[in-house]
Amino acid sequence: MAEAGESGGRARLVSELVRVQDLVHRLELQLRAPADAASVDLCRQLIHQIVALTDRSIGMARCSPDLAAAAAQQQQQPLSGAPSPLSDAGSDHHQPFLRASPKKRKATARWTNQQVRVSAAGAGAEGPADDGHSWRKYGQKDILGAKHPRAYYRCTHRNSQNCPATKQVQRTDDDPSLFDVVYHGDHTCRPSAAPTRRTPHNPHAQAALQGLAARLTVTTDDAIAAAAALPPMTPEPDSCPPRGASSPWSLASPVGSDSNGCAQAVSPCPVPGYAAWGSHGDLQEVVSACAAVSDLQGLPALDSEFMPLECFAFDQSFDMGGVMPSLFYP
DNA sequence: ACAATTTGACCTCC
DNA sequence: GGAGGTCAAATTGT
Repeated sequence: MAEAGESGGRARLVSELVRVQDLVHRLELQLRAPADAASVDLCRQLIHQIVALTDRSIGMARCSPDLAAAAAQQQQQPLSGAPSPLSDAGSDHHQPFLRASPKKRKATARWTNQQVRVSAAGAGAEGPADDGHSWRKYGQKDILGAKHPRAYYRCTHRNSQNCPATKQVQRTDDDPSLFDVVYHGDHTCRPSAAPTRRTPHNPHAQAALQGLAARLTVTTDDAIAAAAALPPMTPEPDSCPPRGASSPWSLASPVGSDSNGCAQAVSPCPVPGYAAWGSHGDLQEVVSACAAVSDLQGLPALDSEFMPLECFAFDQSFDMGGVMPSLFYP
């Protein structure tokens, strides 16, 4: 049923890109707020994180050997055949309600389908922003060593459409405004109602941010291509597109839903387009867009004052297995 | 009335 | 036995 097997590397890549998108969302919200010193600082921090995460994502896309392997496997086998630490739980997770005995735990806590870290900005303090799917909370647990409980959600359409998707949401210890969200399973549902979207008050800022978001869109159809070329997106009200179609996430929905409609081929490394980022092409646009919005909002120009692109460069000898950002300052 | 959330209990794995 | 995941009755919200 499920056709979206996730390799660990690919999941990490998508996770990173989703985080980038979420940071953009937070930046959007900051830019819509009255400008003060604190918000400017926060914007700077967000941009810094965006750059770092983008770099890391590109590095992952460029080098991760299991991405290429996963791509090849996904062409040939269903999820249950995908070798990964999650595979044992993965197959089980896709039929969570067909088990013989009730209250049976499906697997240990080792699996991870897609983990993203999202902010609560714009969604209140109770949880991260709408991710385009409807969820029903079915449990909450205090987790050992964690300051905040973990909430368990399943797709609202689980019963009606046998949708096996679930997610876990937990507020991070270090930053209560951030949530770690772990998605399990694929959405097989087709929600009829579109989630509500917020609209920026400033149309110019909206346009600029949409342009920025477009370059940060993550689609699980081709995560590598997204990382390399960051194709434009068209916000789609229908949050659960047909399989095989890309699933662009709107600016107001920074949380990537999951591996819904996931992917087929990924490009082999090295990724075309990486050089363009390394040459400041798209990165320049990201920062320029931020600066443009800053101007519209009366904020200082961020690119020149805070982080001139000349200060950044992509480490061409990026360590593939590394998880640390590879930004360096020549 | 129906749907969503809360919460304690139960279950499995380590 | 503890920790984490899920169930389901009770409660709350619309």
